[in-house]
Amino acid sequence: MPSLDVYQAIAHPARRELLDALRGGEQPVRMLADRFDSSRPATSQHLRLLLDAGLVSERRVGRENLYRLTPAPLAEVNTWISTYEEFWSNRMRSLRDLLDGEE
Amino acid sequence: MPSLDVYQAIAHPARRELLDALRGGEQPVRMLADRFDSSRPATSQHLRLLLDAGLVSERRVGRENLYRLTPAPLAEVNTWISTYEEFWSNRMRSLRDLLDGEE
DNA sequence: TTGACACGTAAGCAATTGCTTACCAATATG
DNA sequence: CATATTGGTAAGCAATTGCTTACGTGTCAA
Repeated sequence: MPSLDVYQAIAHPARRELLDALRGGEQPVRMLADRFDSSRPATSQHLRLLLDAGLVSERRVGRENLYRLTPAPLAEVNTWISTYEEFWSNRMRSLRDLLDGEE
Repeated sequence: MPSLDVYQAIAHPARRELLDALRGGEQPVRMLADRFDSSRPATSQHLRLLLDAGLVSERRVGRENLYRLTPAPLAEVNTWISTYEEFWSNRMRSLRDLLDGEE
């Protein structure tokens, strides 16, 4: 459903920080921009990308636009990464190296 | 230690596919390029990025350059994503919505 | 030694990214 | 009402990305 790739969305550090900030609850653009002393348009554009990726939702309240975390799409990344879990376990890596016959 | 951001490295679908392919064991560039019918230089450049991110290692054998999966840096992504796990659980999301007072 | 193969990498180039400045609409405040 | 606040978004522009073509190096095979 999201029109933008999740991997692309979380590739930029600023967008990961935005997601982290939204864990404290929904916040207006102004507050987010001030927190990272980033400009408002830049913040707004990052939020637009996150919206396209389905990672946040927006809710208009008066003249403020409140953004809220909707991290469900992160599950896809989690699923993909999980398939590598066996690889970064030390015991599995040692075994694998042994089977591959590398010193 | 890696000179390139892991999030950046996995942002491109071709690079994720390369990692997936390397789960079957180390492989030379040619074989990887043929599998995705991508050009050899393009593949080589993607592998270079993965190398910079510490996600693969290379080993010269004769005239072939064998690339091997070293997915340890993925653990960083996994750690970050894990902190959102509570959010995409249905029960947690329902509770959170209730506490936030949304419909 | 000669030719083919495997690979890295530079150069060139179109497309994308990410910022800024500037402008507009909508809402709150006096 | 007039003015300030909040925010989206277009336009412009430098930097980056991702491909291709072209070239050089090292290795195997005849």
